[in-house]
Amino acid sequence: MPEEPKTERGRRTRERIVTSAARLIERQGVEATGLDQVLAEAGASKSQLYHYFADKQALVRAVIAWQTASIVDGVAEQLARIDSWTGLDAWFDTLVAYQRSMDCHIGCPIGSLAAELADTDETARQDLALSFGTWAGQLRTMLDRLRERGLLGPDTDTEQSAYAVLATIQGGLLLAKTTRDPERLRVALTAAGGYLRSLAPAPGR
Amino acid sequence: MPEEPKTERGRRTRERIVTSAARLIERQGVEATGLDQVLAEAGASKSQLYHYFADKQALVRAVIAWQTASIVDGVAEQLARIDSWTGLDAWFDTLVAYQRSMDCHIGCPIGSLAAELADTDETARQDLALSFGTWAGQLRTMLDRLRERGLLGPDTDTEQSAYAVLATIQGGLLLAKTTRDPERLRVALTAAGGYLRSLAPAPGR
DNA sequence: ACCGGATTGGACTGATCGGTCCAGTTGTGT
DNA sequence: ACACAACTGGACCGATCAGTCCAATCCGGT
Repeated sequence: MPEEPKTERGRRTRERIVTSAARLIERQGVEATGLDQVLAEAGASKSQLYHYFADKQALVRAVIAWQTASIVDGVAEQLARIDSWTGLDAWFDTLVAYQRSMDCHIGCPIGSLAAELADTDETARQDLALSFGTWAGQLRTMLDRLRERGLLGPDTDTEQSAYAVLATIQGGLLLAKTTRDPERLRVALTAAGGYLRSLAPAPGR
Repeated sequence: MPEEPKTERGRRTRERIVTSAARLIERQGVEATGLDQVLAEAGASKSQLYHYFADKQALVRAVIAWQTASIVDGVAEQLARIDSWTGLDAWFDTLVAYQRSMDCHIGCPIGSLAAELADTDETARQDLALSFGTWAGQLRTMLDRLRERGLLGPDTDTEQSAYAVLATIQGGLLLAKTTRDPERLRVALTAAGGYLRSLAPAPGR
């Protein structure tokens, strides 16, 4: 029953619904966001929604995919340029600056979705696990680059380090969002940077 | 209008409602948990709920207080015993083991509540910020002890380090819950431990 | 026994939820 | 111009939500 748009017009309608839902959900959460509210924001009607999505869960999955694409793509671009400690620190700074500019609202949309859905929507959980996986993968390729340049020890497990950094980012975002203090994120990221530097090659400096 | 129990019987009823709500909320989230569901689980009636709580938000605040007390108290007991790296590692191990025993469900109730409520319920956000604050404070006193014993450099900012460790714990729990893999938490905690060790006193060992 | 406040049961309400349905419009290929 | 599929508007439905209300019950003090 759920079909995907076959016209340019339909494609735009579908996208309007998804982006509206994404914007509302990242501010209110999935459960607190009503479909009528989404449709009002998107300027669409019930029949349009159910023309493209089987039910609310399908819309949520589309939102997850949209957020994953927009975030992971944006991060990938910045990670690709990092090949030094100062480059890494600069990226961390942009993350902190962005949160400060948002007054520490929202944090990471994927993290928020994961916290809300992991225990209640199994398919959403799998999607989100995949999102984290690709994000960690991109961090890993960046760490591999640092290792090649001799900034990390040759026996460094970049896969594990990538997940450790990702965890610290997510936790820092959560603390910043809860305390409304971007400093909490900055401290967490500084620690992540310090940890990575402690993996430098020679034990004797 | 909202009154607190003046009888032993009332006190037990109130507590039954709070604990039932806490158990349901940590599994489903606040928005997805209906009051009728809470009352069914607690074996209580509507009038009993509204006899002790002004509205749902008041109940949620009570749940936050209850979770804060039970978690922070439990953690404090274990943190008080840590005075070495092996002690710290042992605590980390118990965290990982507990998550594994729960099949990585729930994670940290306070973290989940924070993720859901920080942007929608201002008073709840402040309560949760306070919870994180006291938790971080306990971590800080433990780090102070390590610093006194000479395991951390004398110029270590234990306050900041405490928040960094807390962030890593929260992020690790989120990743573990999302991927259903306790290894994600273990990796994060190992990194946190590595970071702290990198703050050891003398640069030349 | 009895009084008064504390406590309890559960029917009820209006609003809102996700989801269904169908008649109408739009756009495109011929 | 015609046909047909794609798309759209919005009334409507049953379920469920938080919250209200009142009569009944419990129980310690006297």
